[in-house]
Amino acid sequence: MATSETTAAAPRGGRGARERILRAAVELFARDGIHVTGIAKLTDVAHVSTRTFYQHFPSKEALVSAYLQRVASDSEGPVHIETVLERHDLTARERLLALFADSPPAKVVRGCPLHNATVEAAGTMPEAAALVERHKREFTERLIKTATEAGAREPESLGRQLALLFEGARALSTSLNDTLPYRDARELAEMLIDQSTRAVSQLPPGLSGK
Amino acid sequence: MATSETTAAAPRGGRGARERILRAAVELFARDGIHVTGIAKLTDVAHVSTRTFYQHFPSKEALVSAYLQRVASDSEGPVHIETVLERHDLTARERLLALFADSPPAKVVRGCPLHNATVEAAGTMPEAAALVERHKREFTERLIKTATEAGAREPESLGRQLALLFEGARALSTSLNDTLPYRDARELAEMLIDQSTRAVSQLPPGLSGK
DNA sequence: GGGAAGGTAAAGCGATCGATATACTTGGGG
DNA sequence: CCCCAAGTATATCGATCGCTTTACCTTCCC
Repeated sequence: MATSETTAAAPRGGRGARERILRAAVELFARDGIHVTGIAKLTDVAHVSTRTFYQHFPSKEALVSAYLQRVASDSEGPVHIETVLERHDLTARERLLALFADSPPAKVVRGCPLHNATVEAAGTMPEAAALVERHKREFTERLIKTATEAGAREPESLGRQLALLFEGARALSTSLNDTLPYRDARELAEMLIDQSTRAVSQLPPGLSGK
Repeated sequence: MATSETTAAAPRGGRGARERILRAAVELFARDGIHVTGIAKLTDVAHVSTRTFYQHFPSKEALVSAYLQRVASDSEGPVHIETVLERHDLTARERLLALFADSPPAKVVRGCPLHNATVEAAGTMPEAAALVERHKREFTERLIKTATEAGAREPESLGRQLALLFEGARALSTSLNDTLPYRDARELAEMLIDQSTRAVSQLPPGLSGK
């Protein structure tokens, strides 16, 4: 669902300037940040004139919103790793673990673009913050659903815990400039999933989801 | 020059303009972000003229560095919660759990200012990124040390896991605009600490620190 | 083959950025 | 008392910001 028209090509015959702009936004916003990326650099990378840019997006903030929507639902984008939750050739447990499988090249991805956008937005750009908030909630919901499929005893609790680990790995690896947190997160995730799906008799106390 | 007593008061008789500038930086940078906070707003809040500002800091970037150093070592600042690791009236276990104790007002703190600075710095401001990286490593080291005091079986592993949870709680609560991740992190931290300090016979497999 | 949609190139808008310069005011110590 | 460092106020610098505008091409479709 939500295969929104934002990912569609230019509606009419044109040579797809909008698509090039969005691709440039994904590349530059995610790598360099939103504030530091000006319209000039954007149009330069997209090979698009300023005029054309503003014929497709009424403002930079509108492009930011479009960028966030694409990043949130792009199977090719920098957060494509989240889409492993949809790979039904894997078991639910494998899907959950695949989230933490291979650490993306830290220099390229630089944490979660959505979270970064919220940080950069601070007070301004409330629409962007709302988009990110919604995506994070949906992602947590998908985790919970997958945890349910995996047979977790407390899927709500496990899903939220995995979301916490995923976000922590992305944030801490950015600050540390190191992929070690991904390995720690994977190890911990594996343990949590196993504990939540193991026979009750061996379960230690204190796991109840609130 | 090397007048690097960043935390010291104004060295000469003046009415402490430098201190007011730093305080304004802590308030504005942490709340609104670095890019969005201009020199004008800074000097306005600090009740300082532009000239005075540049007599104390050669550039905005220098102020950013001073701001990060203060935030990283300020017992009153927005990250003061980390200082509970130094409260020796508590047991090591209590200190570790206190990290996740009460969620700070999300509207005020807005995640970890140091991590946020790294996100905003992106490519620019390498000094700031290095400062943050160093602080995060030191913080992890303190966690490991405290985990050792708490009698953890794998203090290295536990310390890094707790750092992961702490970072995840701060980041995810920012994106979600909700303090729920802090509660999840606390719950999970408590379980991890207990598991790591419990009798070996009851320990489930898969905990070995790599 | 002609018109319109879609595109390019470039000048320039006001605003604001970080940073600098000029000129004046204050206040405590020798 | 007067000096001088510290601070104030304000004007301004060049650069860049997001954005607008004018004028002119190119390509697709009927």
